[in-house]
Amino acid sequence: MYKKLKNKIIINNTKDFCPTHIFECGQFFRYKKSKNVFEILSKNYQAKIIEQNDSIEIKSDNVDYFEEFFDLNTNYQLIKKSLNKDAILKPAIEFGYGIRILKQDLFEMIISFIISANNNIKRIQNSIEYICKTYGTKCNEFYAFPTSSQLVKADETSFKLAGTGYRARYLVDTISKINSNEFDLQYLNTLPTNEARKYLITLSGVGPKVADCILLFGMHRLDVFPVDTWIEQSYKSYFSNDNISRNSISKLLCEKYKELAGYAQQYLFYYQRSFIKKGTKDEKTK
DNA sequence: AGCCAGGCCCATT
DNA sequence: AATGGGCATGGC
Repeated sequence: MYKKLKNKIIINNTKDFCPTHIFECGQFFRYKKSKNVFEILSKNYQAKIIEQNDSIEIKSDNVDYFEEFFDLNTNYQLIKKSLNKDAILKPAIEFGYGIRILKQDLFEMIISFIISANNNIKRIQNSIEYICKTYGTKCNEFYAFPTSSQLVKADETSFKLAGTGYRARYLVDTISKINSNEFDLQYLNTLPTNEARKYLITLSGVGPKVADCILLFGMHRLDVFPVDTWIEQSYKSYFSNDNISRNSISKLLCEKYKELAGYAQQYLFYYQRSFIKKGTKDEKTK
């Protein structure tokens, strides 16, 4: 459980909330870590997450936003208990026990995950930070994520300066569609997951995987299973099936994990990526 | 130095 | 519907 005060939230149950797991499992890009403090930015809000001995403090002027952002009223014990029955997920959950799926801003997720395609996380973070500093509203010590009307002023050259490479023209096209309301975010929110997925894919730079990330992180639709290179590697290492497509993997695992698919995917992604980072690919046994 | 990254677009089949 | 080549550019 947690305690909500005027300018901070105190979390005592640290086995369902680990800042490192939450921010480094690939769902979130705007954070900086120093010692035991994460400084995080979402939309036009800021918070500092402070790890103490047996508790965690979320300091912010907008505690209501971050209470929702961290999805503090969802019981992760139940989710993990259910997913732990799966032999493949068990070690992944043990490793990333403190992961939570954040409730992030939809427009911010669309832009961020268009940038993410065939890219690495460091470079994605740098591009997003540049875009915020160049086009976002300055709020004291930080820059907000720009709105669509702020970003519509950026052209292809500007996005290349941000380091987004060939995705620059996708961004220009998609931002224009959203800002003109030719693509309707409100309507998107009313659609069931499969319909919303199809609609998202009509956006330039949005394919099946990016759409799934937008659904999962920007719309909190948990019945999706984004398959990227890491998940593909993971799947093939377990099932040694080299000729299966990413779409088929996604379909299969959605059917397997159903309404918990999004959670399952995050545990697996974080687990798989941890091996490569340490260069201990072969440590994983079966 | 050279391969790879939270894949997508587009042309073929 | 499924497959494959091309793609910008920084990280490691």
